[in-house]
Amino acid sequence: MQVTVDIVIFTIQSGVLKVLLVKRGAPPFVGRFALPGGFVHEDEALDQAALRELREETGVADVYLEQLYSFGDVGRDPRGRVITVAYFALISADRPLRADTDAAEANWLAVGQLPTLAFDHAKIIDYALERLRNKLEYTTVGFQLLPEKFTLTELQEVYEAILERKLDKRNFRRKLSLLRILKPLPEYRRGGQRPAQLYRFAAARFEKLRDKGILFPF
Amino acid sequence: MQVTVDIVIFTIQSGVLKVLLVKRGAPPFVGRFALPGGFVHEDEALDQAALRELREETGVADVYLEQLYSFGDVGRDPRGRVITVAYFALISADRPLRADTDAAEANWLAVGQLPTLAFDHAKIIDYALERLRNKLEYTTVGFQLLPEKFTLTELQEVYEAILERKLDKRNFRRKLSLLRILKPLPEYRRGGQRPAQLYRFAAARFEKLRDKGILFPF
DNA sequence: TATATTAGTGTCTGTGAGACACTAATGGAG
DNA sequence: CTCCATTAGTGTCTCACAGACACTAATATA
Repeated sequence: MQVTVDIVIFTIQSGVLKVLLVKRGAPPFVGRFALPGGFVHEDEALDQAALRELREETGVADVYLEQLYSFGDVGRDPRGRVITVAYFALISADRPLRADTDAAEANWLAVGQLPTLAFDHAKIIDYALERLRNKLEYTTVGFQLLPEKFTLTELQEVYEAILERKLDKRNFRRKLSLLRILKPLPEYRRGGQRPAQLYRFAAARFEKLRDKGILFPF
Repeated sequence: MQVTVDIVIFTIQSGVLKVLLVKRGAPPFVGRFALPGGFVHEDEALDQAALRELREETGVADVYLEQLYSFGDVGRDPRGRVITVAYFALISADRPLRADTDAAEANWLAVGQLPTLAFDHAKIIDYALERLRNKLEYTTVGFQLLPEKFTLTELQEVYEAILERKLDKRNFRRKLSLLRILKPLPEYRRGGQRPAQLYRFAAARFEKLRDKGILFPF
């Protein structure tokens, strides 16, 4: 029996939630898009395999990565019995992908308009999306999709892109303010109209809140 | 690479949360308790393997079963590389286990007082317990641990056993009443002091609420 | 029949969610 | 330079739900 890891890597580009897919160059499903992934080596843990694949396919390390679910239906891979452990990852849009051989075939596709995918990867992405939406409502994963410094409007746009609904600006900001997990910076983003204050995520504060059982309510 | 399924089966006996464990008769870890489980066959899906093992070890089918997490550290099985897909299951205390060869070695142990377990099974149980506590707060899994007919006090005891804290009787009942997911039966449980009304879970009503995004708040 | 035990019920208070509209600061067009 | 368009930023009210809290009702048993 063979075991693979597949990684659903999300990012947000100009307000649209996108997922990283690679075009297959070998059978089965030649020419179809598939999730980045590969076989788990004999001497590496599942998490390590996922991190390795992520590095190989995108050139990035140090991203948010968590195990999603394992898919093991009998006919899911025409080559034989392959069980896959799916992971999901979030990376911020400001991090460029490495442009080497692997990444050359990698593309960001909007989750709302995916073509027919290889294997059962459409199902895996659906599952990842559901998990992402749930996590957004009680954790701080949203910050993983933004660069270190961001404006409140940018953060709100991340939430709106993923949840697919508009949020009220004042309520959004009030809740954030009560949580006290953002640190305002003495810098502003200029170039639009009125300059917007930049913030960064104060992870330490969040840890304290989480230890007390206070989560992230959106 | 070999793939197994392991199942964390919970039940509640006299107000104590217990987990089903089997005493190992063969190396490695002879004599230690381990989770019921076994290898995934070439021609069966992961879920089917979990259901089969559950049936083989307990004789029960038709229970709440969901995939938990996959554990694949390199050294977790001294015999070689074995990845396990863990499941967790809930069965009601009124269902007797089948007393055949497999089940002969099966024991219900209180989760609070477990001995040293085989493999990484202590970690798996910890993870299952955490999932169970979380699920209890936004789903109806609690009913799975009770027989079809139950009293409100019995239901509250299930919650208290799992969450390890006392709940307020009036608040507990008020919340349940607002959810309207319990159907009172024209029957009473006698034998204690004042007879207690019996209820059953009205699953259909719950489905409607869940579709509207209303979850189970405890 | 008196007592112990478990079942069953209502109110008040605080907190947080959601609906809602205007002022402030800047860039660009004229 | 002034006006206008655009985006940033701010406070209040109402409603629903969570949690704290104490007594009465029905039965079994001594």
